[in-house]
Amino acid sequence: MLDHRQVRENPTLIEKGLIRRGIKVDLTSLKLDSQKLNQIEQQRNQLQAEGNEVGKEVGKKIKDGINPNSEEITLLRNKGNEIKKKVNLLEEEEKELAKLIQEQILHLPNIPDLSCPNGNDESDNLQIRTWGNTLRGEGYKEHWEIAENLGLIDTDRSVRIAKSRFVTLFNQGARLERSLINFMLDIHTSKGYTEVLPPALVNTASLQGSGQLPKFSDESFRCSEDDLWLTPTAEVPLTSLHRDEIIPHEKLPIKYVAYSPCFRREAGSYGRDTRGLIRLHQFNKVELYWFVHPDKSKDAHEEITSDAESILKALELPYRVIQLCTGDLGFSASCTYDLEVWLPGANTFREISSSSICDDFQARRSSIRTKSGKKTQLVHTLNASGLAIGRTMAAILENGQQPDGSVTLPEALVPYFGDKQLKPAK
RNA sequence: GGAGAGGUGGCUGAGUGGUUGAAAGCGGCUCCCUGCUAAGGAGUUACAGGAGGCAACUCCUGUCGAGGGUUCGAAUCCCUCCCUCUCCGCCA
Repeated sequence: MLDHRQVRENPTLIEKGLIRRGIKVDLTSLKLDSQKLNQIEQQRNQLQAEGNEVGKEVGKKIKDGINPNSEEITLLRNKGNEIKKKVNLLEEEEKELAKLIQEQILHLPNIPDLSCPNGNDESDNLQIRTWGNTLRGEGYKEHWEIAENLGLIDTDRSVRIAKSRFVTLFNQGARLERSLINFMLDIHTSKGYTEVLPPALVNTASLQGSGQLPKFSDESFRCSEDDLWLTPTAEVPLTSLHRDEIIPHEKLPIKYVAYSPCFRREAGSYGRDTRGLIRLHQFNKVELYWFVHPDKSKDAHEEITSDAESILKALELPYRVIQLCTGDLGFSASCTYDLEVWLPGANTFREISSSSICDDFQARRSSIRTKSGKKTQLVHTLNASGLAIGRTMAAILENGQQPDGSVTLPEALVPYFGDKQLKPAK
């Protein structure tokens, strides 16, 4: 959420920032509303002060022995009543206006960072660096084919259980998924991350706090009976872990790593990535999340990104780092690096992690602050996948595939998986 | 699901209509004192919004789970909702 004071005092700055995202808004009316709200607030404040004086006076007089039914008291009571009427009217107006303003501000995305390259869509994204040798050539199979041949997944039966875009893992597939989760959690916790296993269902306030609501309600599954939602990413519960808190500055930075299942409706993606493990309604993910002092968030972004990269390196998976342009940036982010893993079967790079800095955008929505001395200020938040498990498995299958149909696993994973390769079940 | 209890400041916990944003204790911070010392004393210690100085401050308003109501005046009375705890039932 953007600062409504900034909307009031410097709307052009916001307008310019949003134009970089390709969003053209005129904040003039919002600014006027905000000023009006400010004015009403002041009027109401003044009236309330008067009313409080009357109340005190009555109390004092009655205490001093003046008859509560005397004319003197009655006059004061009438005065108080009049003030109250006025206050009520103002309050009504104020509430409506505040709601109107809030609704509009909640729909505005974060302002892109100055370092974020301008652009319209993903074709304008910048490649920052690459790592590893990208296997290229004929004859590489796509991961779903490898997985089906090895008996790791069964798509048809998953449709029977749920619907399309769900997957069921079997045997070595299920085991591989499990070992990847453990592997990633171990690496991150060894670097000082605190492991968290959050609820998979979250309330509306949590979703709004991290920026998924109100704008993207189509993207999440909802349990309407209970007003709860299935988490689209652990970023949501992790943000809300400290919602409405003031974190002492000496406790920052706070670094969390969480495994969670993630649920996304994938509305509007019909026909894309229909096979395999790339785009599912339910997938597993290990997520990194930082709360940092606002002065330190820039460095933190590089660090959290490299923490995510370290998994790819450990798994010997070639990848590249892309900086998203302004037009491709997510709602809450001001700057994002995507890590894209190489898939030789698909002959393409695929996003496997997204590493974003949100500045104080989520912190303001969630009211997460830090205090040093008398100064209270909003913290900055960062998140990065570390990594998406399903896509990691796809990358391992495609990069480790052998001519005989088996898959050689990365060495670092062997202690977790318990075997060096995947072979067809007999 | 049934029955009951309760939600007050960082914590414990008073407070049932009138300068109570809130006693007391603990904790935190600041200063002082000091051979009865793993002690003593004094002070201070919520958040938000707004006005002014536009900096260290001063003032106003709101906030005792949330929202509404009664009243000149509510933490205190009434209504609705949310949440927590205990017991029973069910259950991994």
